[in-house]
Amino acid sequence: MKANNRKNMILGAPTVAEAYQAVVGGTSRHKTVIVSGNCWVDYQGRASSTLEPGERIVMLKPDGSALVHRPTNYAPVNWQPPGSIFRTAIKDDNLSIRAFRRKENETLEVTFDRIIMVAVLDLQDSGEFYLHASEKDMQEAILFQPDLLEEGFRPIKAEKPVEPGFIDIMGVDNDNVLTIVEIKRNPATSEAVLQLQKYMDIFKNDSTMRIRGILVAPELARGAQGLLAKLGLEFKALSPEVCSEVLKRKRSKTLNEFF
Amino acid sequence: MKANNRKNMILGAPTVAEAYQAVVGGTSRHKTVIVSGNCWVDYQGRASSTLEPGERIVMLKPDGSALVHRPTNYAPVNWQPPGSIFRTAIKDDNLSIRAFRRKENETLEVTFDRIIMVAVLDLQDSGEFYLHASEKDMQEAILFQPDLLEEGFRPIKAEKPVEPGFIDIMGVDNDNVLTIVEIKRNPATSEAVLQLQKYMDIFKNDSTMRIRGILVAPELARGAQGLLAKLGLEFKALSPEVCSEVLKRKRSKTLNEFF
DNA sequence: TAATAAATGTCGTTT
DNA sequence: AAACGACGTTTATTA
Repeated sequence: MKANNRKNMILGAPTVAEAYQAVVGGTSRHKTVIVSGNCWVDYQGRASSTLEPGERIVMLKPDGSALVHRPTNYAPVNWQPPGSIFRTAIKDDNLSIRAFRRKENETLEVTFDRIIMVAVLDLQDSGEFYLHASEKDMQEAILFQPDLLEEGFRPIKAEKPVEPGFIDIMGVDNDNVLTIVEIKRNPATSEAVLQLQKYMDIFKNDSTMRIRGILVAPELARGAQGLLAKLGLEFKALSPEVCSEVLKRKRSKTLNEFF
Repeated sequence: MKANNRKNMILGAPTVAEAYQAVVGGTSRHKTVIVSGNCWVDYQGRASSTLEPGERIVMLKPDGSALVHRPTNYAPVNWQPPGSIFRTAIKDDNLSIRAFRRKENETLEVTFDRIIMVAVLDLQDSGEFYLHASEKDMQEAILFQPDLLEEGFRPIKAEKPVEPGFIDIMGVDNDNVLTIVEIKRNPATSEAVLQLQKYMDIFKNDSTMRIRGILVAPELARGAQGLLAKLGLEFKALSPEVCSEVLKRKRSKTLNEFF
């Protein structure tokens, strides 16, 4: 069974030879190739793995990424990030597809002994992707409406570059005490607490003045509470959703000011 | 174009109505469904996103996971983890597929106005997956051949349960000094150093005897070196690959002993 | 190139 | 159900 138009080709239950032709033709012309069938998988690289025979879906993309999907789970069981080189061959009457990354010296090999389907697709995709309510959005929301953090807070600098990275927001509280703000869009772990502490250390080494550190996140992970308390830091609950709402208002306000 | 055997169905360039039938039939019978075509995507949940029209591949799995893949990148542009409920409908002559997770209140909606291909696959996959040279393997290797850590080291206990977790290996060195070993299969970060320190604290609180803490990993992340030194801990470089080799020997030795 | 932080992280395991 | 840690994390960003 075969469907050929200018762009796409779909084969149902092809022979190994037919599948080989389609896969080689597809990958060499930088198309997206889907192969489904009975296969086994070997991976050698940062770790190594073997996957015993079973029916799966393999996706080969024009940018050199490869995915092996089982019929369960969001995550692929094996994969290769973009930049891989594909080598397709017939070995012992089986279809072998290898994806190799030279720099990392990583190899993924999938071998099919029975093929359910091959699709070679010439996908045209230039649509924009927009993700809302990110950590940056939370920062923008606090800068726009500082009392989201606390009454009387005044931001001084955002994204301040310091030795180990960037301070999300630096400002002063109602009593003019220097305040360091670290923002997380997910429940804050002890790792986040340590990150804030690193920024605190910079100023503690420099002077003896009082300084506050506030961790902003939708919630504080239980394991992080002890560390936060021990280090004398503070926590302010703030959800990305609330920030998203504030930003909506900001944008409409900006529009109103414009007219 | 249509291919029907008992298990699988593949449609090339179907109408919206044909695709609708295939997708509903496939998801309701817990098969794996692949749909490719021109579509746009909306996501609302922990964050929210929109993806403008373009040609992509959508995969719906029997366990309720959903993936939207563009022709680039390893990661899907939109997705839903396992446990989603699929609702397929024809809306304004377009094919709408929604994946909804009740608990997280997350919705993913993909709308197709042109369909390149639909595949409904009944995949049988019970093959075992083995990941080798894991952290556990490294532990096993050190237990089998303790001088991988250092000459004269003698393990006493592995996986010792303590307050915050498990001590990978506890033992004594050549001078009978208690030694705590923390193993990482990846370059050890400051987080790993802190984890080891937590275990050290348990014994330091209990007594005043000398005690050593050794972090075992293929390498030590630059940012972790300072912390390690400051806390008086030690580092021993050991790669998973070497451990893998040792385990191979162990297994062949075990076989030899058996015969 | 290396390091650092973010992610709709996902996934397993344990409490 | 919540939380904790690992992951072949991947990805973007910045020094």
